[in-house]
Amino acid sequence: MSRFNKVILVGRLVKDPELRYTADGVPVASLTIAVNRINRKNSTDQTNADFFNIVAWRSTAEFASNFMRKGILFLVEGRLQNRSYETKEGSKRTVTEIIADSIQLLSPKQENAQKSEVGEDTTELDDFIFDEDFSKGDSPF
Amino acid sequence: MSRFNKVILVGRLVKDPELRYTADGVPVASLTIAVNRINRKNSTDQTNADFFNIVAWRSTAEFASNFMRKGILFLVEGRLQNRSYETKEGSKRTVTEIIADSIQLLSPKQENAQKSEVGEDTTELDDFIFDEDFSKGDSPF
Amino acid sequence: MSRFNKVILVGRLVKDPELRYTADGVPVASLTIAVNRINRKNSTDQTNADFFNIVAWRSTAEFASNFMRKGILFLVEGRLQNRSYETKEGSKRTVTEIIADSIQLLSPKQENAQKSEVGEDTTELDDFIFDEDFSKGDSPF
Amino acid sequence: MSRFNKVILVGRLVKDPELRYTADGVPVASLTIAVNRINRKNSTDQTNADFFNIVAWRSTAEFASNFMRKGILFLVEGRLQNRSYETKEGSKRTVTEIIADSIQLLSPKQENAQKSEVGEDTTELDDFIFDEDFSKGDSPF
DNA sequence: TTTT
DNA sequence: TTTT
Repeated sequence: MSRFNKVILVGRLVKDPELRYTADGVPVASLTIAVNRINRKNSTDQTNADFFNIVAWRSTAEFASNFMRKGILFLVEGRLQNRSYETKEGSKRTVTEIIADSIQLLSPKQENAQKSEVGEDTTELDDFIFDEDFSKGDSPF
Repeated sequence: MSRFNKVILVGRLVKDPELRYTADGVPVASLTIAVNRINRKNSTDQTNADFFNIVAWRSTAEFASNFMRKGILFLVEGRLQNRSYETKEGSKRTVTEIIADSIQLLSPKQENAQKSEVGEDTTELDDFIFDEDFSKGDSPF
Repeated sequence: MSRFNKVILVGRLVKDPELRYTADGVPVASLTIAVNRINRKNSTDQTNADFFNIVAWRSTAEFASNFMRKGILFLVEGRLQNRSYETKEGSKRTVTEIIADSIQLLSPKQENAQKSEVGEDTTELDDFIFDEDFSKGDSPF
Repeated sequence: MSRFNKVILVGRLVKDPELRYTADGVPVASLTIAVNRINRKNSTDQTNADFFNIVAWRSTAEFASNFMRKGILFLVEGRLQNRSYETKEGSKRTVTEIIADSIQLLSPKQENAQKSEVGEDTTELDDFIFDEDFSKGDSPF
């Protein structure tokens, strides 16, 4: 049953985060990240970027909704997961998503602030990595 | 144009690798990895594992074809990439794949050997990490 | 204040873990991992392996103490940290350690069990990744 | 002989890179990265940041020397390695370093440019990830 | 469907 | 001080 599942991406947010709540009131946000491809020599594939779906839960979702806006540069760490769903026509599809464990903003503070529409004070914004568990591996010393 | 795209997975090979060649004679292998999920408390999702497609090129493809068999435990490091294709019915689909940069076998030697059908000498097998570029960051000291 | 600090190592445990407790009763374990080097061509450095110190806290420390024995193969994920101390002679030294966030056993079950001196039932042993926070990024679906 | 050795850090360059050449003329650069610590609750350790040594070889060394200046934000991917040396007093010491495989600049272009003393044209600067092997895992499609 |  |  060994497993290890780690994804780390740096890219830009394609559109503002979408925040919803589950029936139980748990916040969940959907993000799309654009990760530019390296122009590998010999490659005829001219694809510029890959777009991946990110799902953030709870405090990470709320952080994303409050502080992330279209265009900002960020790093996401999480795990890969497949989700199955049915189309309106009734056929089954599977999509691969990144379940976010932590998100870190990489755009300079001003850029984050100015992208924000609701005027939050972001002074201390990137003094945080948004990770639901700050106490992991915590030291009592 | 900042980007960073890293995936690291540990899991088991779902079926023997499939080796093909491009029109130019470049070896390319398709692998499927099963990565067990952590049973997260509060989760009603009983999905046991996620299955991801891995694409390996050149020497990594040949290594996979020669030394990897259904069931072995391995670690893959690579990057996430989307690939678009058309179904027989003419509709467009996108699939997310892992492009392998390096693969490392984690099953004990005997297990790798015994899974192998063609009797290769695998004595030195897991003395190698299969990475197309061994000289990266190489030290002359 | 941007930062990201991630270390992922696979190697063997050099000696049995050492478990201690802080004055507050918090469990802390010291581990040493041997990570074999790749034999890079052109390199005259014949160093075989690097040895790194790992510090595990709380449940990760207890897991290490209960289930890890000299020689087993494992994966550790954590962060790099420097620690300063004074030698008996009064000079200051700094050592770089890995603070473990999670540990995963990669040796086959029998090998883990047989290395164990106290006969724990390890049937379900590697069905766990030892991570202090299983609920991170948890899904209510 | 299984091993996997991966370090990924995001932080700021503490001082301008130092470029030297080996007797064989191989470029090697020394960098110091400051990675801010997360302020973990319950922790009485008020250390603000960790400082790690990075060693870059060949084209990565030249890239660092040409384009990186004190203060810029960057991501480094590499591996951990110990190096032994003798002090002037003749005692043996070991230091843990990061051997860089690739470096990516995260500061906005203007900031990189303005930090640069020699006026390089950095227009296309962060369109590159500096990795000695761009062809790894390359696709012929 | 896409970001700089 | 070192593991397979």
